[in-house]
Amino acid sequence: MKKYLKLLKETNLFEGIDESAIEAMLGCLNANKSHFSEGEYLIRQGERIDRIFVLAEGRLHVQSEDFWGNRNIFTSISTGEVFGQAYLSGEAIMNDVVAVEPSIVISFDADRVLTTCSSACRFHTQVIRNLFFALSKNNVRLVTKLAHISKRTTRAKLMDYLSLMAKKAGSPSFTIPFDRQQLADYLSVERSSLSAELGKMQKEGLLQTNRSRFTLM
Amino acid sequence: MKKYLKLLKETNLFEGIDESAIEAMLGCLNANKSHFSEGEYLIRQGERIDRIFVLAEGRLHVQSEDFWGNRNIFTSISTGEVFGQAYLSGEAIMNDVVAVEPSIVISFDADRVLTTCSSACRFHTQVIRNLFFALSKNNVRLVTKLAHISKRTTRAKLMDYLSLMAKKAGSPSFTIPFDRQQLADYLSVERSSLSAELGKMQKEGLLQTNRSRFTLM
DNA sequence: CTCGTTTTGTTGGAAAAACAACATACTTAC
DNA sequence: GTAAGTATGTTGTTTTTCCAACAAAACGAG
Repeated sequence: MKKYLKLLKETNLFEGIDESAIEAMLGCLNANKSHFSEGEYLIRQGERIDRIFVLAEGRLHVQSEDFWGNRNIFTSISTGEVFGQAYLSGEAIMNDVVAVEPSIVISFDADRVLTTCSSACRFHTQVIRNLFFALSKNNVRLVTKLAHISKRTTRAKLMDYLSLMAKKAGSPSFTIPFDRQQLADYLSVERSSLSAELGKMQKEGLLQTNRSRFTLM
Repeated sequence: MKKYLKLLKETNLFEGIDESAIEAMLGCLNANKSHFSEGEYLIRQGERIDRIFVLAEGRLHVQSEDFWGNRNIFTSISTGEVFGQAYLSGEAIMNDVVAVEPSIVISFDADRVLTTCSSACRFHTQVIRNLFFALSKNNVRLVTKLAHISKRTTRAKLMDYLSLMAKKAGSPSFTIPFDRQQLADYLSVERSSLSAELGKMQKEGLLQTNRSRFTLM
């Protein structure tokens, strides 16, 4: 576990806390490390969770699939992000979490994280604060996605999403964490319509794209 | 403020804390009460907030309106719910919050709430915990809405939404917190299409509706 | 390199939603 | 009760998406 101190220090959960303090907390928080290979499921719809997870390496998708195989991708989680904290209110999780790259996940006992213990963990309060902000960010992200998919046309959704990605990247050129099918599932549109619309937009000179790489003009 | 102790005790933020303890905390948390009349805005897009709000009475809508007047209703907040906690990560709020009924709102200094103080507030930890769960619920609610509006057809969205409302009400008859236009703005569809679809569904015997009252069959 | 597989692009017809315009029902103030 | 204003329902047309099927390009294993 020591090996991962550096990674943990970079995560949102332990921001502002130095390695030695993290190490001291690991036991108290009942830390646990797991590896997942591409395509493997970390969490399945309907499960109840009592742990908080940090992605130390890799990439995950939070998604759900209905009876007919229609996939809905809620969000893509990248290294350093916290997840699972949104499902601690006792309700069953309604999504699957699946690794889309080989991933390393470190988890903690949620109760222990949320309860400030007597003495040992000086920085525990900071962890709770960080967790709170992570959850808050999560919320903002969901609202952002809601804004995207409540746009009426495929083009409007794309515009909204791509502008945001460009803004985030700080450059008109950027790479998205989705392939075409995944992007369609994220924006809740048909893959073929998405491809068609992207084709039109390229012809109109609005953007250029090759696979997951985009450049807005 | 004393007058509102009973109301506060019923809110999610102070769940499990008795009135005397709440009263003791009010000063520490820099509590503040405001009244809003129907149609009045509590918070406007772009503002930054450093307080946490509890709706003691009334009903609010969290919504945003674009340049052309297209309204998008994110959620409806009812008595006892906490709001504002999703925007403490420093980012500007991207919605308006507007009273749709005469409302009473009690607010607290966010920093004070999030920082356990020395001694006076024995139940402070519980408040933080409650806040966390409120935020977590908020998150679940957003994911639920995402699930609704990522359905492709107006009918599917309606089915999804109405089934949930029935389940929540524990009865096939229930009242929704929206009129037709608001429901359309919530589900991201056209009002006329919504009305038309509801008409069809009634003819097919799937449900009955009068204004905001619905009965599923 | 070659073959099989996966991803992406393209197209035309079917289905659905958006839009506009108007009819009807309900509410409110006077 | 009436008039004005608001909310809801209805209909026909236009626009967009969905769907299915196939073509082209990229990728991976041997």
